[in-house]
Amino acid sequence: MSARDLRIVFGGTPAFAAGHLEALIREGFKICGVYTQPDRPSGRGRRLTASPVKALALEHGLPVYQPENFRDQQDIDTLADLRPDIFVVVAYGIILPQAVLDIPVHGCINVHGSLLPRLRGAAPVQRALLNGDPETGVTIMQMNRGLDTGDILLTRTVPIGSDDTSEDLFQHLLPAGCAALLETLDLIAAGAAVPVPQDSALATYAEKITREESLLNFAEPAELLHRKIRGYIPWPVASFTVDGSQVKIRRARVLRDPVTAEPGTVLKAGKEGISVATGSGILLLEILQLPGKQPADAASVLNGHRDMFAPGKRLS
RNA sequence: CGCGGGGUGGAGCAGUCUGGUAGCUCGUCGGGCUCAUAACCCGAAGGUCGGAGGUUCAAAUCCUCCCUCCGCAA
Repeated sequence: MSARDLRIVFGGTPAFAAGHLEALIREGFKICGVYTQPDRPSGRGRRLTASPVKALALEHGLPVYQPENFRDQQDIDTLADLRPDIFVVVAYGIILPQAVLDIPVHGCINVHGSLLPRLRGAAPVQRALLNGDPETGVTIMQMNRGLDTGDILLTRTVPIGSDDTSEDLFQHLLPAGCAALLETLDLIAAGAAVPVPQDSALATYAEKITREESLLNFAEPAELLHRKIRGYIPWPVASFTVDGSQVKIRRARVLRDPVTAEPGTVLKAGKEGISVATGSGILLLEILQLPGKQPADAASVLNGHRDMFAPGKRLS
């Protein structure tokens, strides 16, 4: 049997998931149904908004299903009626009970953004970057009842660039995830997939990102602050406070110069950036965003707010 | 009808409350100083103040509607 003959049901919600669905469509796979989270009020004005996966599915005329969860037998029956050979799940955000895992002939497989068993959980991509890992990757696994505990079918390693933001990393992970997914589907169709159990002793967890952790503490080392600035893009974006304004940092650089000034002290403010003392090393702020404004480079910000970043000023 | 902050020469801002022919920090162009410069000095160009109505002798400034950008919240 060819992988193209598999009856595939896809489940996913954000852009990363939509990227995988797009690859399946482009490669000519048979998608007989798409599951995604229900439309939620979002954006200014709280308008009901469709997920990227739903938008893509509708573009291609694929049937969309948006149950709140799979607790109702009716929703389980609906899935069963699609007679899926396999359920491909990517960042769906809804827990699948055993009754659902049992429906597809080949079960449910998941594309996870880390090298399992490391970084199981909600935010593997951002956590890998925040941890300072030199590399991460994607894992295709056979889903079971646990949280990202299924047997590993395939992995792909992806390096983390020293200037990568989480946004960049997602972009690098996407093609790797798509390639691994396609390859896995071929293996499954050929009956050649080899499930390898995870070593739970090596498991770590990637907790959900919160807004609170994005508030910077300059007493931390510049290296860590730099990782946070990169890791929290595109959301929630690292920030600090000056003169009662919350300022977001979109790009910065670490200077190796030694510091003696109190953490958070502005050392110098020029065209190249605003240098700030940290617990260890200097952080050069290059692109900032003031409340209500677009992101702007340090030179521009200083043109209109020189006193806000005058040397000696304390940021928190 | 979720909450809030913006749109002023190329950039970032002030001026709006207390209407009266537009200012600051940069950038650009020309000239000067200098071994030299991203530094400094002198000079210049560049704006129908997001748009449309209205009030007024007079509107960036007051009133109404619209467009658009951003943050929170989800």
